[in-house]
Amino acid sequence: MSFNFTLLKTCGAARAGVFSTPHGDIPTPAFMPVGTQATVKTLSPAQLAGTGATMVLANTYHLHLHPGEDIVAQCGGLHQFMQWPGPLLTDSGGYQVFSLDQLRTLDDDGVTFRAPNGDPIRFTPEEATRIQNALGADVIMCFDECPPAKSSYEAVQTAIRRTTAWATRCQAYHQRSDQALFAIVQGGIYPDLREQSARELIALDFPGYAIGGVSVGEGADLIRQVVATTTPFLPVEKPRYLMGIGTYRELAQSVARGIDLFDCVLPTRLARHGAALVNGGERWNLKNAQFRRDYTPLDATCPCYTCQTFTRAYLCHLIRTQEVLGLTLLALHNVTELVRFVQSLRQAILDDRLLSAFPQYFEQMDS
RNA sequence: GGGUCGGUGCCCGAGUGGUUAAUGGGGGCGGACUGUAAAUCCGCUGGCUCUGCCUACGUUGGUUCAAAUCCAACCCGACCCA
Repeated sequence: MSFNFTLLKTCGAARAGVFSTPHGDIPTPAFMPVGTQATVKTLSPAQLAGTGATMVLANTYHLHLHPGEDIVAQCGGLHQFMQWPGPLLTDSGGYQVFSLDQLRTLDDDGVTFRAPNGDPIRFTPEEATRIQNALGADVIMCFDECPPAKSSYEAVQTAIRRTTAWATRCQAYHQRSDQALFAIVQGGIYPDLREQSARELIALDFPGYAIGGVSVGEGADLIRQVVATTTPFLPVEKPRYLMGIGTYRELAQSVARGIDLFDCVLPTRLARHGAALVNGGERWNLKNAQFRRDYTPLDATCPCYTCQTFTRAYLCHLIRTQEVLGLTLLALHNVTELVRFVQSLRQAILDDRLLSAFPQYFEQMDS
């Protein structure tokens, strides 16, 4: 078997483990940078590896549009295509059901998106699975319906009904044993629907489970609540992936609830917008005048190339003059920062001191 | 010396008699960003004793109830002719 998930240590509900894939092992909990278009924006694979990232996420919908899965397959698959030798995961396009809600129509059989050039793009569970099989990531995701945070109970009921039906179809269509197909629990902010969705998907016996439908506009309190009410239903022996989450507090609290994998665009997007993640959660806009004559490193304790080499004044200059290197250097730092943060949470679990090591993130957490 | 066009807020540049402290850009200052249609998006950007007042569209004077906008002279710039 190409996939294996081994738990090394638990600390309350939190777990430290190793998720093994055909392209390498992922010490968990782990943070996955997002490389939607088969690139973590502004970072070369070598730079990405330098951040300590093990697994990287790419997107089925975007790669289907450009360059098309056939071209990726012709290049020998996604790993070869983007020259990332480590583990890869493709998201199914389910999030685009949410993010492109003005540009798609939804029915029980699937979704029709309108591409930027106007073309209709039809995604069904079978099509999303076929594309992901062709792309060849180690972990692929079921095509799900991701409803917005403000959805009514009835709308979320429909979404979990479709998500379960679609997961069944993805599972039936999926053929490659060297790819693990994960299911995605939906249910919005309604605990009973989260439980129902989890139970239905667990009955289908997937090798891993994701919590989807968070970070869709609901706010930190509800994210915490959704994670708290969903994780107890997920199988202990399988990896759990909280999709789209990447703030320090949410990462720490979710790890404490037993989440193993995370992804988030935040570190790379903030970097491209000129902001650095520092001090365990602060966001600094490096364009601000206060950094113009700041000759200290961004974070003297950070081992990344950016912090080891350059001053804040230089980063400020690059951002102000819109030099592309500025984006790269901030992305390098931000990704390193979040990868290392989750690594430090893992180490705390191994040391059996998760809550005491990071008290600042757990003060508002109910049991 | 003659002629033509032009001089607008930090910069560029609209506006050619009346909701004009004056459209847009840029720059400046700040904010947002959570499975990426995001190197994007959103504010603010003359002064003050601030529900109002003052100062502003080269300068000065004039016409008018009302002028950045019309008239005159002057100053400055670009180009053309001598």
